[in-house]
Amino acid sequence: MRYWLMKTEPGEFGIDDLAARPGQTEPWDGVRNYQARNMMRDEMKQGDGVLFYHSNCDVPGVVGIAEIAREAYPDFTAFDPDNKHYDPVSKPEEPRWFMVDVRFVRKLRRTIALSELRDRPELEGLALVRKANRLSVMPVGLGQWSFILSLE
DNA sequence: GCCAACGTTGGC
DNA sequence: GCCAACGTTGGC
Repeated sequence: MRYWLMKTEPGEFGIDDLAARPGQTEPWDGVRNYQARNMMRDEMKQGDGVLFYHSNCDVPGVVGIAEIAREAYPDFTAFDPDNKHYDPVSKPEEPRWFMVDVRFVRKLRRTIALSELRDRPELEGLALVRKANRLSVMPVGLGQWSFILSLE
């Protein structure tokens, strides 16, 4: 079992939206970055743990826990011209983009803010705290996972 | 294959 | 709203 951190903008889709979904699962669509795609497609396994992270908001930080509910399959939003993540290069017979489904596990009692995670020796090497990091999906070590949740 | 221009991300 | 960092695009 592995661990991940996935970013989302709460104005678009936040932890409360996930918790409110029927079955509390959601396709993680719209990833259009090759590094992130490769991790989703090649490495994420059902049951893996996910730190649910809110970006581009008042207090960016980890707000909840989810798990991988379904392993990678083609991101169908790339095929839809009306979708804002439409990519004409991605064809159903040869999909370029993939997504996984995530399932809600629980909300944290409080937001563990990015500002609290910076400059922690325990998190050295975590992509999230590297300067100007833009990866929306990243691996988290078990030690990092446990440390972050210990701050709750 | 280089690299300038451009668009996006995301913290502040 | 600003802007730095980074990825992508496209002309050459």
